[in-house]
Amino acid sequence: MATNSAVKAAKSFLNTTGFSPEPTLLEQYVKCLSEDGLVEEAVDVYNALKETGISPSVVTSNAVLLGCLKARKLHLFWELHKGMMESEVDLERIRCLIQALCDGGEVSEGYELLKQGLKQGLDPGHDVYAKLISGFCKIGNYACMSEILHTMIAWNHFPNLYTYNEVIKGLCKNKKHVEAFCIFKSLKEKGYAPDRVVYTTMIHGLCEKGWLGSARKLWFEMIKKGMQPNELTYNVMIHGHLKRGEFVLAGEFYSEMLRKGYKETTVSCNTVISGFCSHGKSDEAFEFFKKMSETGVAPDAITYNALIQGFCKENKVEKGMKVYKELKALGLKPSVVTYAALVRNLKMSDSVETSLNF
DNA sequence: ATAGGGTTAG
Repeated sequence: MATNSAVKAAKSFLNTTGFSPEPTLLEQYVKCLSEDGLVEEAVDVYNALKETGISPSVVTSNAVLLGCLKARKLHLFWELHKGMMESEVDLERIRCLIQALCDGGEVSEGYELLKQGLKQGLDPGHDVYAKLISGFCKIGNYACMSEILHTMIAWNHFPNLYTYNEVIKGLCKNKKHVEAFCIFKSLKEKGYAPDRVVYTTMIHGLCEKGWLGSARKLWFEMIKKGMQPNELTYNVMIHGHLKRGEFVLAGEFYSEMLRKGYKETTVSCNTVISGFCSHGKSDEAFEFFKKMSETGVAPDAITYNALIQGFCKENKVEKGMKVYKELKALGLKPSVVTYAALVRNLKMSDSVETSLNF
């Protein structure tokens, strides 16, 4: 591969001398330009080549396509590809096309192409499968995600931890906690070593489901393996316990977090405040909220929305309105749910005259 | 592609 400076030298040489090299050399040049990220110029030379009646090799065409992908120029990619329709589709072309489809959000089309290629024995390799899997994770298509996971293993490509983390996260998001936990457990049997991120993802999933016992088991397991929970792991655990009304345990995790040197953040405070509010403890939430200003942790829209909703749920309209005014004064916005809760509360109370003052 | 994990609400 040419260095960038070599490409520049070649470019200026061609421009200043008007020298027209052999087509094969020009193809080489196109390849270098593409690999160096000079995609627009690569495309120009590529098109110039075609205009002189020469059809560039598959290798050259693929190199330009890959260049467009790496430079995230999808328009250029598809425009070029239109002009390549008659040329042969090889493995590299399939790899490029699937990646372009994934980047453009057309994961299902990418998957179709994968299946077509595999029928002909064209296996695009680990990274392409991984890209399809994360694409399907993003759109919440559990079935396809799982299919591809099995396919890639069948083709002897073993997903890395990153991919497994996405799979576990995707499964949890799609309420497939049992499957997610199975995959997590099978990881260890297969010889993978889940790291702190994967542990945190799984603990989060278990907490969401309310399976605190399993969550705690993993918590101690990761510590035993020498991994220290960080502020994210702590927050996941605190949130999980608060959600289930386990205030004492949540408090223990919270103070341990501080003892370990993790500072309180807006997020950790929001977790506590929303935890109190969802269990009819809005006054305790408010006490906690007041302490935030003392410790210098800035509240945000989430803090205020949680508090207002908490007060509304307990029909404490006056308190809710007070917090609402504070939110407005800070230039923050109430969420639709918060606003609806306030309106409902105001209608129920006698203070119908109290304006929400938009 | 040596990347990736958390908080409101329903």
